[in-house]
Amino acid sequence: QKMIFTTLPRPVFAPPYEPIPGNVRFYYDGKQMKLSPEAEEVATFFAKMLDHEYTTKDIFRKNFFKDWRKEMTPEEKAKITDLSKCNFTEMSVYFKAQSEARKQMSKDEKLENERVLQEYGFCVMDNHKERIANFRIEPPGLFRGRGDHPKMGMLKRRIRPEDVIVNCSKDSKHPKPPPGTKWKEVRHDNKVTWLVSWNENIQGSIKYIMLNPSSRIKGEKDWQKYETARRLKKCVDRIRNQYREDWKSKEMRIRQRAVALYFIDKLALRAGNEKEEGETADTVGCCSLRVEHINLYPEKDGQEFVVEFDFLGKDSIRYYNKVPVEKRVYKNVQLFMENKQPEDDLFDRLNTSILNKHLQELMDGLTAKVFRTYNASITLQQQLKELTNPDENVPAKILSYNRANRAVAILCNHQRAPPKTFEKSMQTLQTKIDAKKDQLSDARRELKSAKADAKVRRDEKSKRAVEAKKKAVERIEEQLMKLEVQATDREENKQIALGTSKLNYLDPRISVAWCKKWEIPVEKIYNKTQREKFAWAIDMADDDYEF
DNA sequence: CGTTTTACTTAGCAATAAACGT
DNA sequence: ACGTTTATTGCTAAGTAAAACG
Repeated sequence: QKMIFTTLPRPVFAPPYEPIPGNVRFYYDGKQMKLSPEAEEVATFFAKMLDHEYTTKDIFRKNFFKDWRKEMTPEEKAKITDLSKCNFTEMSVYFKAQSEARKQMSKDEKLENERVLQEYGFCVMDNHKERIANFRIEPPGLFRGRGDHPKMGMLKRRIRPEDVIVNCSKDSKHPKPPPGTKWKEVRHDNKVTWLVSWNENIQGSIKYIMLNPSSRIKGEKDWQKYETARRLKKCVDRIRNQYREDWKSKEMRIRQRAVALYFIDKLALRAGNEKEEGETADTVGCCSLRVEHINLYPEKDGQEFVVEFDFLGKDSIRYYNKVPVEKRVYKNVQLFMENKQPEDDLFDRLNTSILNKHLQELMDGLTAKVFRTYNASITLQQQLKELTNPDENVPAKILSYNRANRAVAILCNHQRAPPKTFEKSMQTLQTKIDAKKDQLSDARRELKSAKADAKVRRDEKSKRAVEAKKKAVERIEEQLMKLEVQATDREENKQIALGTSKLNYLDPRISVAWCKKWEIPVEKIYNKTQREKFAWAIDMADDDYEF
């Protein structure tokens, strides 16, 4: 079905551990101590993170210490019994110096990186040379879970060739394992797209090496995704009418299904699969919402029937929203919450599997996540129509584009931590704007006097001078406008990440068509990587493309 | 059929590269 | 040319959903 012929390079393994020099010491309880290489390596993982907040967290320290002790010799184990008595600062200083040094002599390293990329970064699939996304096998280190993860700090083990499964066609010559080693398995499964896999020891999940988003196989999949969303567009009215009817159903499971679907559609919530308790951070999506995540207000801030959501979603990003809903939805949620404890499931008769089976019956290929894609893309299209002003210049139009993009990011709750340097960078930008304003008033004054001069002299030379000054004023006005637009854009973007929606939710043909329609170079919207990923769309869409 | 496993997409942050101002 | 700021790329965790299993 998928792979026909593949020439696959060997995955790049993490470099072997290099012991630190003897003058970089570790202290336990104030006394210097030479660690065995195994224990030392794990210690360096911790030392490298010393500046990070992780190392102050109890769970992180506890998990790290437990796993570290496993790597110690019996003597070390007997001696090192308290993490707070460990002093890693010399190691930490050493690694900081190392990375500083690496920055300096990066000329050769850049060349070396390029060589590694050329040798290991590409494979041939279906006679096309394709870029591999992650051709380096993940190095050992300490697990950094997001949010309140019970496993943070655990030791992520080193992956050896014996852990690795290689997948390629039978007739292709598979890559040789490094000398003196063996692969775990060489597989020929052309029903899947991964090239290499291994088992990870923290969650027990499988990790894969796959192709870059620019590859044919990923591009086609991406295109299909948006085609499914466009098919939803054609029947979404029918589906909405259907779930509104189902709010009145006699059956609880149908009412729950209908209300959940309404939230997924209206608020672009994720499906919310069940998760194993205690294995991951406690986060939820729509189907896994609990009573404690919801508050109901018959009336709030002048609106009736308000549902307040407050929960941690994917990556432990908080979702907080107050939404006025139809009375019928409100009454249903009230019903679902009756006689329940805060930690009980809101939708106790529903899960993602039940919901998706229902959706499959409503439309071929329909699942909960299609609503997110559909609503994101249709919102972009609408917003672009609304916000683009034909009379404005290119930077202003791009601001409008970013605003449309931002509306989607807000809908999808794509947040980011405000950049550490945000306030400062806003300030420098403001300084620039002020300087530009001064420059502009100077230029205007000069223009005025040039005009006066020309009026008196009435010669060609002074006329040309007026023209030149006029040009200068216009140029500065444009520069000022650009800066002001930039400031607005940045301010509005403080806590919002545009990248995720741009890359994963917005049909790129909408953006390409918009660029063509308003004669905006597509490079203003998509950088090089993005243009490679969306090559199919840039190729395909005309200025009149409708999602 | 419920549970587990597998395969793939989506996600934010960190590291690195490029652009910018001096 | 250099140091600083901003944009891009890399990394890998954390989701969704379907297949496989018992």
